Amino acid sequence: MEATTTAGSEAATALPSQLRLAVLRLSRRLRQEAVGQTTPSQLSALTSVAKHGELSLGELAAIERVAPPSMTRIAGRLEEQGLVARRTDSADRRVAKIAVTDAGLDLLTETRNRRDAFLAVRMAELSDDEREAIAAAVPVLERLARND
Amino acid sequence: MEATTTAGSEAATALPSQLRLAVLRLSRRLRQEAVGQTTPSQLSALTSVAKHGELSLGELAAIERVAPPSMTRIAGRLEEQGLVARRTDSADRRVAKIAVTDAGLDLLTETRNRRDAFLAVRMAELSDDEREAIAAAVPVLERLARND
DNA sequence: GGCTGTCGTTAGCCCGGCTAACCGAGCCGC
DNA sequence: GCGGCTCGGTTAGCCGGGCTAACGACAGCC
Repeated sequence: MEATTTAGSEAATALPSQLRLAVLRLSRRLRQEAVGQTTPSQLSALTSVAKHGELSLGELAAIERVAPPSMTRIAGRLEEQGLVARRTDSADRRVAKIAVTDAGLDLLTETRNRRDAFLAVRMAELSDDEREAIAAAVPVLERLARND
Repeated sequence: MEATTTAGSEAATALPSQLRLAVLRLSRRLRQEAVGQTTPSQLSALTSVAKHGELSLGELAAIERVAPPSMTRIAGRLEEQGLVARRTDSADRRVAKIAVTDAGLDLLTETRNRRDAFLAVRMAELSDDEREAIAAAVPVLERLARND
C-alpha cells in the first residue's frame, strides 16, 4: 500500500511477500527430499564447519544463527554419526571445538550430489534464462540471509 | 568463490548446492523474524486459503504439500485464533471446508506488512540490479517448489 | 581466594513434519 | 437395505529443531 520505496513502487511492496512465500515453500520441498538420517540443519552445520575449519560451538551457533542449546543438540547428533570430532580447547577448557572428520567429508561430498539430485533434475528442466535468473539471485539471497 | 556464474556448465553443477543452502539459511532467518503467535506454516496456509477461496482440508494439504494430519493440526490452530471458519460440506459430509474470516483477512494484510518489514528493509538496501535479480528469480523458485 | 562473566549443557516447552491406525460418511453391489 | 470397499479427516505417537531458563564449570579479575 505505501509506495515509499525507491524503484518499482508496487512491485517493491509485493516482492518481499512473494519472496518469503517462495523461499518457505521451496525450503519445505527440499526438506521432503531428505535422504538418510542427516537432516538439513545438521548438514548445514556440517557444511559450515567444513568451510570455516575447526570452530567452537558458540561460533558455529552464531554462524548458523541458532541458540546455543540448539547447536549443542545438533553437534551431538553429528558426533553420534561420527561426522565431526570434538575436543576441549587446551587454552580455555570451557570451549568445545569441533572439526569435520573424514567420514564427515565423505558424506558431505556424497550427499551434496545425492541431495542436490532432486534440485539438479529440476533445474535441468529450466530454460537458460531461468537458470541464469537463479544464478544471479543466489548471492543476493545469501546476502539477505546474513545478519549484517 | 569465482564469479563465473554465467551459463557455464560448471556453474550448473554447483548451483543446486548453493541454492539449497541459500534457501535454507534465508528460510531460517525469516523464521526468526516471526511476530505474534501465527507461525510461518500457519500463515502460509492462511495465504493459500485467501488466494484460492474456500478449500477442503485435503486440497489445502495438497497445496501446502504436507500430510493430512499436519494440515488438520494447522487448520485447528488457525480456527482457534478465529482466522478461518470451518464447515462441513453439505454435499459430502466427510469433507471439511475452511474459509478465511474477516479477522483472518485483517491479520493477513497487517501481518504481510509487519512480517515483510525485515525483508523489505533489507531489500531496500539492495541495488536495483540485485532487486531485479530477486524479482526474476521468484517465479522460478516457485516453479522449483512445485511438484509438477 | 572470592566475584563476576562466559561457554556449554540440561530441562522443559512448543511447532511442525511424519506414519500407523482408526472413525465416519459415501458408494457400491447384490 | 445391508455388507464391504473407499475415501476424508482425525487421533496417537514419534522425532527434529527452534526457543528460554537455570545451572555447572571454567576464566579472569580484583
